[in-house]
Amino acid sequence: METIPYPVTRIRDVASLAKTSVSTVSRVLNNSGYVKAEVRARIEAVIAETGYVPSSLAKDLQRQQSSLVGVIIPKINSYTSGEMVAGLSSVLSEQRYSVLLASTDNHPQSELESLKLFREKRVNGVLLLGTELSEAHRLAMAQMPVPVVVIAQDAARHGISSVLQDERAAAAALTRYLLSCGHRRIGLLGVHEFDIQVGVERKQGFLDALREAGVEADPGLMIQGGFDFQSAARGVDRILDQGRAPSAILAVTDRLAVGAISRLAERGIVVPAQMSVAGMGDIDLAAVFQPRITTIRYDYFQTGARAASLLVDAMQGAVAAAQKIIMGYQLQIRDSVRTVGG
Amino acid sequence: METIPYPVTRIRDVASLAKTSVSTVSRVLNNSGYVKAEVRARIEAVIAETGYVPSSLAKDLQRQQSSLVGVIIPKINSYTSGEMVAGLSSVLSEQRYSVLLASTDNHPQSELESLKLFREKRVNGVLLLGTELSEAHRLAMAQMPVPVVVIAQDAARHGISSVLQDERAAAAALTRYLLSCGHRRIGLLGVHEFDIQVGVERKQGFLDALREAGVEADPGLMIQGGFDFQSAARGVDRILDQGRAPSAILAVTDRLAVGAISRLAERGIVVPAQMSVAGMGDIDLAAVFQPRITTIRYDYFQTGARAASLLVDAMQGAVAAAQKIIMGYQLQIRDSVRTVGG
DNA sequence: CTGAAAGCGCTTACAG
DNA sequence: CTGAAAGCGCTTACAG
Repeated sequence: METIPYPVTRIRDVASLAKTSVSTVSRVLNNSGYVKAEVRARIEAVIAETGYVPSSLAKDLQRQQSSLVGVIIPKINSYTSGEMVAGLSSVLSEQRYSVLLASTDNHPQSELESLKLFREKRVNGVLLLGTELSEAHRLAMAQMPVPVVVIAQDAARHGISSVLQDERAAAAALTRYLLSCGHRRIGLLGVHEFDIQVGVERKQGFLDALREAGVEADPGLMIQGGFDFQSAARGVDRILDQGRAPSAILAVTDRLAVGAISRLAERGIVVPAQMSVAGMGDIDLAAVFQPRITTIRYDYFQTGARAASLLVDAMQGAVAAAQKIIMGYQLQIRDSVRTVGG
Repeated sequence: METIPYPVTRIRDVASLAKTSVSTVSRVLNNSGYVKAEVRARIEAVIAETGYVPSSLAKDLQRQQSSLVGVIIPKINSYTSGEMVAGLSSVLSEQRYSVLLASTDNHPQSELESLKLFREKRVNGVLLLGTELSEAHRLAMAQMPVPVVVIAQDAARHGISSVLQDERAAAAALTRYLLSCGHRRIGLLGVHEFDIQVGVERKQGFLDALREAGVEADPGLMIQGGFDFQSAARGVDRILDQGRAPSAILAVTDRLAVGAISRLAERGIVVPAQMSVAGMGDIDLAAVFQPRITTIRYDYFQTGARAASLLVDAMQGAVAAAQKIIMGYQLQIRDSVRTVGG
């Protein structure tokens, strides 16, 4: 054993210390081809002593394989994003892919830049958590030379695999439940329609169920706003101040439901005694908020995981055509909705 | 203009289509050196037409610079992690670094593997969101040939830059507030002590304030458990069932506070009328939960951002020695704590 | 202002 | 079983 003169950062250094060739070191590194036990031992000893770690920069260039997956998240600091990232990350890391994360803070422009960056980094696939899917998005995705899977929005008609919730059916199911509790005049606390899934689909489901039951929807009771507590408060005010109050409000997210209940409390209206409120999403505090919120449960972790699996299959060439996976949902009946007299 | 025979993926293809050399194309790509306007225009036209995107695999190998930052997060689907990742990601992307995310799902072993992976990927720096820092962690960090910054735990004495909350002072401030409201018998809903910051420091702060006020701590009132709602419920039961009940409980996280209030409600105890409960962290629902939770506010987004800035400075060689940044905190007085008769 | 050539650190036929 | 050599797609002195 001799002392190491310089930091050993190249396979060539290992080779010369082990008195062998670069090719042979490469073979033991990758466990490929035959290497005499004695030589292998010598090489392994050198690696252990020197702490040599091969450069995957060079390896990836040679193999034309980055083992990277680009993941675009509009807002990483939200409950649903967190769950999805946890889910997709667990399957990706198990499949030996690394996650290149682009948190775009709701800037569509920055999403497009990330796509560009991903191409430069030669990622093997892309996962895009979608909010709005503009024409520019579609173009950029079409130009990606690697598989793309969109989460939470439907891009299947553009030939891109998608995994999403059955928002419309879920909202309809929740509305039916409200109707079954005797509510006939129901407010909708919704969001802007450029979010197709939450803004459009959930509203459609709401309307489906009303129509089905022969209940006429009152436009004055249907609000569109943002996702924050402020929007919820404003929405509640508008619903309350428009004349005849509803007996129930369907908020399209749990956050909005919480904001609504809060605002109602400030105005002296107790939920559910004086008004019922339902949410959607089943964020973890929904079960523990007072009153516990009746809501729709989605499995966001699994949503992320399924999307990642789909992508892995595509990256490994297993599937050709675009797929569309619809995740299930679950009605969680809790305390924020009560039955009223027919 | 001729039609392009094959997908143009190499700088060489661009060069030949533009009737020039690889070196010149490289110059316009990197805006370095002189290029005649005419030639530049020709090259840019070819790039635009072909949609050529240079490979940063090759570029990084040549430049010995990955522009990658490895980020290790034990649990990405949590409020604090989400905020921190959003914060660090915003400064990193602004500085043109990409984030390689390793979500380790609370497996210390997987953190070590990620560190190994980061070395292979030749990241330029590492951000580690710490929970427990084992001996193996320290060794692995010491072996990293690039700067490392630890978030939320103190690794400064190991020569590693850290940015963390002033947990002890914050817990003491909150406890002082409880004392100032007339509470003398106070329960502590804590967590296990291998989490130094939350388990040990917050508890120490609690004890500091009691000692300061000449109030004796009752060991039967001090619980150690996990971070989940179940632990909170169990903790409340143990506190209640040990004999003389406290008039207030300090929960070391807001989640635990929420869990505690919930459990108290189930046992017919109303907060704050019959018992006060304080939390720490000021998660977004703390302000909207009923009752609104009195708590300590930390700025996790900024915590992540500061850590990233520190790392950027280190990666650019601006600083030599390890730094330690202590973030501030803020007492948020709300409704879950009330004043009781001396 | 431009191009030929070396080199970044690996992998992989290929010849021996 | 092993090693010399070419090549992955770039950048960067260097010579012209």
